Amino acid sequence: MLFAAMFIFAHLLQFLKYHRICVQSDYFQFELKKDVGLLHMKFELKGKDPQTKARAGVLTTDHGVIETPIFMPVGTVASVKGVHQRELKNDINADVILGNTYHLYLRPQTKILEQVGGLHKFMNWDRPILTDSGGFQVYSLSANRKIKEEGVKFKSHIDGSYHTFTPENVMEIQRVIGADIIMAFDECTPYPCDYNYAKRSMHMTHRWLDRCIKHLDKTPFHYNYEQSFFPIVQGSTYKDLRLQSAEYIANAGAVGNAIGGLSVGEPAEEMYAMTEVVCSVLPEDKPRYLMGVGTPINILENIALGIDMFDCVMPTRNARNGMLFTAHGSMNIKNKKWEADFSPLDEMAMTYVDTEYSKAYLRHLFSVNERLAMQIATIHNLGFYMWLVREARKHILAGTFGTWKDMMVKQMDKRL
RNA sequence: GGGGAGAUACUCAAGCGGCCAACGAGGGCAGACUGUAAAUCUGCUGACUACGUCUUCGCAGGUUCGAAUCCUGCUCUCCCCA
Repeated sequence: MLFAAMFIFAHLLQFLKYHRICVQSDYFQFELKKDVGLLHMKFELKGKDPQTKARAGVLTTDHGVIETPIFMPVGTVASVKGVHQRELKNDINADVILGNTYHLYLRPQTKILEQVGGLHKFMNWDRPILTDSGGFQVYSLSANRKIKEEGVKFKSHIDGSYHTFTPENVMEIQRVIGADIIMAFDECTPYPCDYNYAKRSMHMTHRWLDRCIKHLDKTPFHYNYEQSFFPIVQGSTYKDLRLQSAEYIANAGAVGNAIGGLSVGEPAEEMYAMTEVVCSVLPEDKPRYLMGVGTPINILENIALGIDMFDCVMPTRNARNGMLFTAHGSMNIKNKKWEADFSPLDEMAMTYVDTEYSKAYLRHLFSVNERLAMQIATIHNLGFYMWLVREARKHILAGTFGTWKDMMVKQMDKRL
């Protein structure tokens, strides 16, 4: 009898967590902490597409579940630009968002995040968070940094002060930020990239990976939930390097694996060729995260190659610049052609903005430089990206992903 | 009534004898954006039978090889004094 009651209780707790029901009482919080071990970053494959290598899975973290394939909105500085957390949750229904180690380290600074008890509390986001390590800033701020074996010396773009990032301190900063998934410190190489440079850089990223892991083992969690660590495959656009790197990364035995150094200007075909090679090596039973990708078409093509997780600034940044993505192609809402088009933003109505506002109205808001324009466009684009990956998931589970993907790619490859 | 300042492309505004189809800003039109130094950046913005030609700088004359720029008159605007 007692055993049965305990059994039911345990399942009740799991149910509550699965459905993101927040339990406030101290008694329950204690129980939930005990529960953490059970739920710690489990990845379950739920289905595979028969025509492609697409998979559907469920990734479970202490802050809730992530249904894959997934798109993760980018919220670099503790904000997905232009949208409230409330909208992100209720309207867009994002499972997980990104933060950035480099930017958060500079502002609000690690000490503030430590004081408040981590990024989740600071920004009032109780679902999963993934933080990038600053490896992308090694690439994007190349004019302001120097790479050495020990680490990277950055000149702050804010006040010109100097800061050094090493695999060790980046792990510590990410512990304090407290994301559910933290990334290895790597070098994201540019495109095109000289073979010898790509090779040297890849080996350094591997050595940095070993240092990250070694240091993580010595660093405790700061808060009462677990953090999972993803290493990153590099190797630029060279198949042999990518293979070599994928093997090295797979050997690290992490809970999930990432592919970096792509979507930095190379043709889409090269990107696909690289993900295909890497996916052939990375373990099947672990999530694969393709960093920084991409366009709606890029996402579908990479899902077909076996990628589970994506992030990209495109839906948010392009929204702020007036570009809307739809299932029938993209449109520049600032164009004169929408001046008197009073039809809904998007007939497919993925979020409330699609039906509540017209194309002409949004164009007007952009032309008068209203902030609301960017907010509406961002909600639309993120809503569309979420719809896209959820729809992909449905088709994978139904076994119809391949044909649906081909149809969608054709349909979206247009300018409205 | 007297004195002064000024009128430049859609708007504001430089230019004050040839390097001016005319700086710059705004506006307009278009393009870019892929682990965010991005509410950012780039291009075009007199007309055309378009690597050239034509018509523009309030209006009408004039000086000059040459005028948005100098002179004369006119129209209009603004400021100050009465």
